[in-house]
Amino acid sequence: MKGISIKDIAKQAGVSPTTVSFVLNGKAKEKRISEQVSKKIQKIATRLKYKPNQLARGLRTGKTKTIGLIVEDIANNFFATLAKVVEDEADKHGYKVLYGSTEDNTEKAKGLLEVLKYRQVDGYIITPTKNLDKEIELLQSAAKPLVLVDRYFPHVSSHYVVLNNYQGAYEATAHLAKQGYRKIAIVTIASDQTQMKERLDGFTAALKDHKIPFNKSLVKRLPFDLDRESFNNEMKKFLTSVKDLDAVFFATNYLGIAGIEAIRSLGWEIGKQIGLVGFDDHDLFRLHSPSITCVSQPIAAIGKSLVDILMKELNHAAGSPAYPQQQVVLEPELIIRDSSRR
Amino acid sequence: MKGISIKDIAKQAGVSPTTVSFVLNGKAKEKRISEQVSKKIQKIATRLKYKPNQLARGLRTGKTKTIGLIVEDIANNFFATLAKVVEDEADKHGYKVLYGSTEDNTEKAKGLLEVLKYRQVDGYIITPTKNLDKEIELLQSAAKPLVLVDRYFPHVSSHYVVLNNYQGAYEATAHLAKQGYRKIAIVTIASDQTQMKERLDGFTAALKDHKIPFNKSLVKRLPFDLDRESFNNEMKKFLTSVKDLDAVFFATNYLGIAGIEAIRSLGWEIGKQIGLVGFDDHDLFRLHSPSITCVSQPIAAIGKSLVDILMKELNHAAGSPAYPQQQVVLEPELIIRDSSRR
DNA sequence: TGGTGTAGCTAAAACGTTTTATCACTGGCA
DNA sequence: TGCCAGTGATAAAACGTTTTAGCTACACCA
Repeated sequence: MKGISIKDIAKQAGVSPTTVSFVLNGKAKEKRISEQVSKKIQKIATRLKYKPNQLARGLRTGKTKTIGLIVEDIANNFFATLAKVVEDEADKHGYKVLYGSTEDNTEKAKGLLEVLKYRQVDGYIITPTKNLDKEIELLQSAAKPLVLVDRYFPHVSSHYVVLNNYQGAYEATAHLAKQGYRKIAIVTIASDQTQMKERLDGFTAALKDHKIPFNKSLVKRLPFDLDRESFNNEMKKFLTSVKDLDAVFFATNYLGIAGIEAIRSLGWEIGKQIGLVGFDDHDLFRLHSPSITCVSQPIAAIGKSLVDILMKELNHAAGSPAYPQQQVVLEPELIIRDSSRR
Repeated sequence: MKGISIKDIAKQAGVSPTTVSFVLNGKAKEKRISEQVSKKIQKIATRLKYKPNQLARGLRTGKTKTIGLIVEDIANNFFATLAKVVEDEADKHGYKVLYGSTEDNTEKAKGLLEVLKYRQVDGYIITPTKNLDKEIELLQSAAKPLVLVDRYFPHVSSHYVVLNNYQGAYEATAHLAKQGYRKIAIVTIASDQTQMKERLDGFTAALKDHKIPFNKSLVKRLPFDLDRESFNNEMKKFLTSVKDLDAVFFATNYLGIAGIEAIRSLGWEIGKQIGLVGFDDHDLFRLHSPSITCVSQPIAAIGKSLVDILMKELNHAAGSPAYPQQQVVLEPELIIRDSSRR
């Protein structure tokens, strides 16, 4: 049950494997193979449905036509949708995707990078975890093409594609302020990574611009790895601890979902007693009663941009002048729904 | 920036690559390599952080330690969650996952199989599309380990892991009947594949057992590839066409979501005017108002079972007696919520 | 002395490509 | 005749492993 190899074709055509390789790689002209032989080889190849063994090719050329996609959690709607886009876009260029989830755990991320490395992926799309900067720099100094997504390291020069998180959080908060909410809290993840920092910054800036006093008690930072019940408990504890709280901004989709549950189990009426804005769109936000206002990311554009940059980097000849680091910041869209309308 | 190869170790240890290979593959004893040399090689290997080049190894052994995962749509919550489980389980055995989405399109599925094949994946987990039986049989006759998931081909003997779809649909429908609903419709996908057929059969059987008259007008079969708006329109057209309709069973998660939208845009009150049961659990179903009753699949168990079977098949020595085809049917859980309580 | 057994290691082939270097031939030209 | 250039192809090395077949040295035995 072996596959067809270049040798089989060579034998049938009565030529050497070299010639077959040249023809099949479109180097017939360049290598001065006659039209006649060329045609014959093509014909036999299609007849036998020849497909090059990617392992062998990869071993020889160092190119596997595979990219590694490292996300936070493939089961999360945002990352799953992103993975779909990346898969489709990569496919257009003949690349396949090996993926892995970090669970926001640096050790897991390192493990993933390791295994992707010795599987010789050609390039990486990475949602980095907290302390992954060293590894990223290592990859870079090894001239491995990579693009970061969702977050980046300010002190590391690299390609990245992220949301304008500051703007997203700012708009969300400003919107709440304009609706007349005065005591607005944020629930976020205890993380110093850019995406979270910017969301927090956008939040505080909007408060300031709308002359709403800010204090630490309005910020709740939860660890990433809580289970649903703990999220719920922590949320409830926090929400009831803030005096006169009238609106909350949840800085990630899963926090929003957990938050909705918590608020409801407190018996508070969303949109009436308490305003609410989430992050990332979700079927739940759209169809919840009341529907949930959210900051929506342009996932398709993010995915396209990621693959686009990676492909440019991959096709970038070794000698030519360096392809400048692309720092793409895409704009969010605030989708206003009932949870924040007064 | 080359990686460390077996030759580097050999040079440093002053032995041949062969010896290094033997030691690193745990064949030191068997191949009578002295304790001394063995230890030395081990030491150097860990010091240099040697990781075998999987391409070269794969080329030589024919094993890539990679499995191909073909799902219907990685962006769909059910498949994304499944992918996560598969990824985790495969990782435990040192396998990585190459994935692809079929969009329920046979041509796309064939394409995926093709590319996975010439990337030499060791085994496949496949959510088959309609006419994929020939390809499945081809893979089988090529002795490629594979497990089908979510659906199977009754006329093809293969491993598979599926839900007891009949039971799920039966329970859902029976539950509606017991709640006093009399005119119960089903919205399903126009597909003759097992999972849909069984859901439909379970539905009709439950009606029969509860002495509810069945007729064709209670069944709506929609094409898979509609966009949201078309789903919505088709749903509305159907729902309003059935006289005295008082409950609907949606046979997939996305149909359920679209159905909720449609019903709401008709202004009908879910749980009051119309009973509703969905398929697969989802944050939306849990948190919707009213909450949505659904048939929930044991995704973790499905994923574990898939990888388990595949690994057994992979580790199954060529000569030994055939590993019997595993046909795993897991039981659903009916999660009763407010959308179906009278 | 020669033969046999075995412990300990290695040379070389193989996997299927790509690519470099080279070869054989033809015709033109001096 | 001898030399050169161009044409059309190929042999062989290389990528990094695994694995088969065998080699060397020594001990033991008769």
